[in-house]
Amino acid sequence: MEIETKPNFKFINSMWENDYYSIHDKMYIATDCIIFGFDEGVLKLLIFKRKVQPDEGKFSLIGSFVKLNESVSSAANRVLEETTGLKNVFMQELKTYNAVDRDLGFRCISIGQYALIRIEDYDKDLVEKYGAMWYTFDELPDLVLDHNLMVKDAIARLRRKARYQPIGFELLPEKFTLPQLQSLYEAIYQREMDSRNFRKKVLSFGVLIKLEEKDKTSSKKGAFYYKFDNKKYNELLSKGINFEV
Amino acid sequence: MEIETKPNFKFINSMWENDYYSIHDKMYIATDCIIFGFDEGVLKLLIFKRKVQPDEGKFSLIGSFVKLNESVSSAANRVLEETTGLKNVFMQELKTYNAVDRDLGFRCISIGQYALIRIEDYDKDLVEKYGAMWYTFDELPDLVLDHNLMVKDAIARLRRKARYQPIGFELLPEKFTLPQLQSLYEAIYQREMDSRNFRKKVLSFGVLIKLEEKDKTSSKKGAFYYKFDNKKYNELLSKGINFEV
DNA sequence: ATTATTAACGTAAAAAATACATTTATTTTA
DNA sequence: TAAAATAAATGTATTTTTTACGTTAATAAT
Repeated sequence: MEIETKPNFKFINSMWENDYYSIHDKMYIATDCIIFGFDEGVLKLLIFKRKVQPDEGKFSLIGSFVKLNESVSSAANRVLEETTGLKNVFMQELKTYNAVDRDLGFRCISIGQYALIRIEDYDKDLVEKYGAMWYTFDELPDLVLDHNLMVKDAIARLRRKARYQPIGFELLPEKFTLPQLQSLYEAIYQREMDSRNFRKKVLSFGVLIKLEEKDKTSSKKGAFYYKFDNKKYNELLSKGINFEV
Repeated sequence: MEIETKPNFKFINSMWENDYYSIHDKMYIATDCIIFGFDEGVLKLLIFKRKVQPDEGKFSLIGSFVKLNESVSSAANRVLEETTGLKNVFMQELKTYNAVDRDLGFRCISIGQYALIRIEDYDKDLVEKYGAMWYTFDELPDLVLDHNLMVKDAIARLRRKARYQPIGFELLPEKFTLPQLQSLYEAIYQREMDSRNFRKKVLSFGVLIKLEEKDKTSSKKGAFYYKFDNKKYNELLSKGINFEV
């Protein structure tokens, strides 16, 4: 380990393990996760408060260095599991953050990845242990380094992506209702939608399966549950069909 | 330099200079350029024939290791200038290629970037000196490593991107005619378009400035030149307007 | 049985996309 | 110098998609 050659970066000692092979005295490769969650009609972001120097007490995205023997997405999935208990989360590469001076004194390229979490699923204990928490998207505190920019880029990507891929389903439980789906899209796009037009559109894709069961938690009448027909979706995708909502 | 620690990769000696700081015995960061050009109605790709082992004689994208003191896009621009003589080419990050075993025996993450070149502009001598050449997109030879995948990803991105950003203008000369612009889009989308509808649409964005001058190289009547109104475009972009053609 | 609450649904109007054929400017050739 | 050849420029009618908008239905709570 070349840690000794960088006395002003002792802080990362605590984060390092001997098998973080990407840590050397030249260039560092990391990944940061922009983790969105959707809960009670609002879009949230998973961030944590740094417990070590520098920037102790400041808020940060959850990230990790990339090990020599893992892919970038493995690294992100690893840290995500450590933080939330969730495995195999849907995750997409956002872009690299590679400005020469983006980190404090050493060269580090970070590959941003955004993830969409079903908030109900995550392991509360693990999240608390790690010091991570869900923040309402509109009320985010300031983040370290270029993490604010990452969040800005990620929400822009999410909005665009949601227009041609049914990405939003990843944010909802396996079974979801149309009102839930609509409120998710409203949260992503930050605007209200007409329920009749929304239903018409979303059902017209033919990738939703209506279930017998109803969700009665939010109304007396109850709303039918739907689930996503992955097989049908992949068929349509391969034919080049657009899923713009 | 840690080259000696990797005796089986002496081949890269010839490509290395002392200031390629990203070359160490742990993880390597590179960038590869997927360079599209448009010429005489066909989409082309700039590739070169490797002159060194391994894979000598095979075709490859143009790429470089990323230096410690340069951004990824600087690295790509540097190698692009070395190869084509062009500076400040419009370039966009595609995605990272980071599979653990993607390179031959050592760990190398490559950041794919795609560029759009006005073929008329490039320095023919430089391109020839370097061994690079333009290949018609539909007739590409097999490329080394995962470069075929990069090309596949890049054309898909180009097609999608062209739908909501006037990216295509980057592929044309400063002054271009509407028939040229249409034929460019036809090449990107691989389908014919109706000229009346195309003109209607493209002019409706209000980002094209009609010039007095005509291009008479392809017809007796001649076609008016247009140029792209960058200022107007940026205004509209900030208002969130879509440029789908 | 009444009230309260949210889910489910259809149609008419406006806007956008598509399909389609003729005239125009200019050069070349007879 | 008139005729022919060539690609550029243009408008309208039809279809499709998007938008706007109000009423009835199912159930739980009172």
